[in-house]
Amino acid sequence: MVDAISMTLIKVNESGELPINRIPSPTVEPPKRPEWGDFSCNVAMTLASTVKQSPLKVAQILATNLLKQFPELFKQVDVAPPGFLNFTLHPMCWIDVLRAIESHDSSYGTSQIGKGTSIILEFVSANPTGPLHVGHGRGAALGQAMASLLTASGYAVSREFYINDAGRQLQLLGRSVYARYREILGKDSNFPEDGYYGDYIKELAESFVHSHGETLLEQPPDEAVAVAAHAASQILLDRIKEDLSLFGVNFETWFSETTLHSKGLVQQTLDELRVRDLVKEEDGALWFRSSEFGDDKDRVVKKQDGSYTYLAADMAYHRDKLDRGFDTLVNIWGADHHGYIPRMTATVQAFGHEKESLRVVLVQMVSLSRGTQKIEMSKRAGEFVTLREVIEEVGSDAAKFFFLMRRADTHLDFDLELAKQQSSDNPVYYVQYAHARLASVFRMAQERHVTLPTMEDVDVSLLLGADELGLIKTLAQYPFILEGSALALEPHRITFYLQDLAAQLHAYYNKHRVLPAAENSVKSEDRPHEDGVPTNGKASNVGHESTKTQLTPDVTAARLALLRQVQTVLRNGLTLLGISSPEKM
RNA sequence: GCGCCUGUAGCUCAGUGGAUAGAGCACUUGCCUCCGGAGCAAGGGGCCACAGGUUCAAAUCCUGUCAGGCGCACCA
Repeated sequence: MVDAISMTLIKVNESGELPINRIPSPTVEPPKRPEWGDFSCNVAMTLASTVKQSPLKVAQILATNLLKQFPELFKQVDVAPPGFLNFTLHPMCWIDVLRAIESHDSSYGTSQIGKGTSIILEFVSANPTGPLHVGHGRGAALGQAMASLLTASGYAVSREFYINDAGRQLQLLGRSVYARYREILGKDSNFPEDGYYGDYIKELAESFVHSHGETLLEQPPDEAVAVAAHAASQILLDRIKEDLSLFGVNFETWFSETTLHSKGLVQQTLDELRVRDLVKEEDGALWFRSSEFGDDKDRVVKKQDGSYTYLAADMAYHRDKLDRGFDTLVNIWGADHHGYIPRMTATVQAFGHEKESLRVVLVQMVSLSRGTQKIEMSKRAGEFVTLREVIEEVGSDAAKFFFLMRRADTHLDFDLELAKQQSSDNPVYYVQYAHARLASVFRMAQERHVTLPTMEDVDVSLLLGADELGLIKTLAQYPFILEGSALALEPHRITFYLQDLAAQLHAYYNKHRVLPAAENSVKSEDRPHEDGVPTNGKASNVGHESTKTQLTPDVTAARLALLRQVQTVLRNGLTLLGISSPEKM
């Protein structure tokens, strides 16, 4: 297609019809309206000024040449103002799409645009100081979908969870649990002002009473806090792992911040920066010269008291990821961390990598509601809805779909009522229903002793109607949707596509019969089954082809073959998002 | 004060240089003797926040203004 245009451009240049100094690489895309054709191209408009002719004229010259040169490909090449070239392919060309889906099956849509580039995808990375909440769920669903998407597009993806198991938050966890522990044992607690208030802290404290009795009271408070912190974070991390696995989200590696310190990697990182002359001493602290790479100001990495900042550890972590040989680091972060991006970008550059080797996807807040009722959340008071609660209420499939329905960087309103509803109002059910409905048709076909045909068995000329071709063209888009969303790191495009495809399928199915009626229900019938309900007078389509087709066994077979490919694409898309494709609902 | 994100139908949002700006919900009206009605069809509804600029072409890119959200630690 693109080649055909390029070749034609070269030809008209050589023949002198259009003197083009530089041959542009044309872009081709599906036009906004189907009646304009199958593809459109804007190259004539971009050329108009260089060849000093009107875009319409340029388009006209190209159109006649293209049609002359590639009669087997193009049925029609039109010119539309202000200078679009609109191509209509021979309908038979589209049948190949169905054959491709059938032969590639579950791998239809995959590509090699990633060329094996290795990516480490870090996401969730919640502190092991409490249960995962809905916000983490969004990050988890997004990360998992992105990993599948990138893998399907030819990247080598590794998923990693960074465990913040060193530092102040963990200490605070220990102090909170220890305070509750003392409370249970009737001692004065002095619960930390900014501590964790959730009920789970009390449960953890109770379990310590069971396991340790009063022994922690005998230890110096600092030690007791450390013991509590360590044990509590282990338990909480295990719960995080359980929740994620319940949600169908997995990681290749769980990277512990503590190991950075114990292996001395933080100091090594600072030493290397010193060699590169990218740190400075000032006011008794050590600063990273991040402003040399576009950050607003330099950042402290080692405090006056000699301890490292969180940034220092994070720099060591990112250096480690680069040292492990990954080409690209992708981080999924909560949007409240956006101020951190320049620092991390500077870090990557400080170690000699392109700034593009770090890509950060920001995820905005999720606000929950039931119908019009907003659910208030306050993390500080320990009042928040956990991921587990959401999964238990609406199910993993619905939760994932809702998390993936919006662009990551916009706020998400998650209506629990809607997610539970089993109706077309609920987009998850709508898409899954399309899959289940097809499964049911195939079951019914077999009950009626109609064997499921493959493309080879079928008279493909019966699939050239406008509705069939429309469906096929949507199926043909799928690989491009995957490619686009992989490059942009935007899985939400797939949820939109699936809703489109499902809608088109439902419409088709409603309008066209596939299976003949069951034998016992035809008894008094002598009129043949007709297809295409002439809904009202307006359905008078543009003429030529009749809306009514006799439902012969051949037609049934052809339509079944088409629907099987639709089902495959629905399933592939859902699978990619980590959502199940039910046979029955 | 500085920075980042967002501003599109009544609501929730797609659409990042192309032609007449789309979908779902809500609202109105129709469609099952029949393969899953958990569905379909039709209708109304828009100064794409505002103002300039770049371009053959702007919701989309640039500048400014306004509004909302979030950041701006020798916290993590």
